[in-house]
Amino acid sequence: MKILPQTFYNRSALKVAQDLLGCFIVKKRNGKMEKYKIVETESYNGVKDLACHASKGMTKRNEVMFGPAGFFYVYFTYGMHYMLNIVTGEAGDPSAVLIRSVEPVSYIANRTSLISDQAKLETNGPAKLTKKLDVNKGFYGLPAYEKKYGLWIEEREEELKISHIKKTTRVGVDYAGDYKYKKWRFYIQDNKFVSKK
DNA sequence: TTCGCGATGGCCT
DNA sequence: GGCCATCGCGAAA
Repeated sequence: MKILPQTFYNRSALKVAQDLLGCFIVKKRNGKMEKYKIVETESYNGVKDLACHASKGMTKRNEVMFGPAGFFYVYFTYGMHYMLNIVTGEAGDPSAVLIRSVEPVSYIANRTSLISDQAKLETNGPAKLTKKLDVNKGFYGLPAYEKKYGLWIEEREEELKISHIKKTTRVGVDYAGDYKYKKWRFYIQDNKFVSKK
C-alpha cells in the first residue's frame, strides 16, 4: 500500500515501463478507493524515437514530457479517446510510459465470479481504461506520486518474476521507421486483461 | 475466427 | 487538409 515516489519515475522509460507491471493505479471516487493492477505498458523513449510524440519537438500538447518525471501526460486521439501516460527520465529527456491495460482488484479477489467476463471488457485497452477511470485532460500535468488529486500509483504487493514479463512491438506505430520494430511493449504473461496477443 | 472500416476532433503543417 | 499510441461492429470465411 505504498505510493511510488517521484524518484521511481526518474529513470529510463524502458525500466519504468517494466517496473510498473504488477503495480496499482488507485482511483478515489465517491470516497472509496478503487485499485487496478497494471498488466500492460509501452515505453516511448525521447526525441530519437519516431513513435514518441516528442520526436517532432516540443508543442503545447506534449510539453509536459519535457519536464521532470512523475507527472501524467494525457492526450486525446481519434476524436474520442484519451490516453494515459506517465512522464519518465530527467527533465529535458522527453520520455513516457503509456498504461495500456489494467486488471480490477475486485476481479483478482473474486476470480471465479461470473461477472468477471464483463469486467474484463472495461479495462483491457488504453482508451477503455481511461473511460473507466474518468481520466481526461484535467489530469494533464498532475503528479502520479501524490494522493490529493484522486489518482496515483502504488507499488507491487508481490514479486513479479522477470520471466513473466513478455516483450513485443508497440501497437499502432507503423509509421515510425525502424522504431516500429523495437520491442518496447511489455505485459504480464498469461494475464487475461492484456489488450491483444 | 479474422478483416475492414467508420466514428470523430484536436493538433500540426 | 491529413494524420492519429483506438474501439466495436458487421461481413466473410
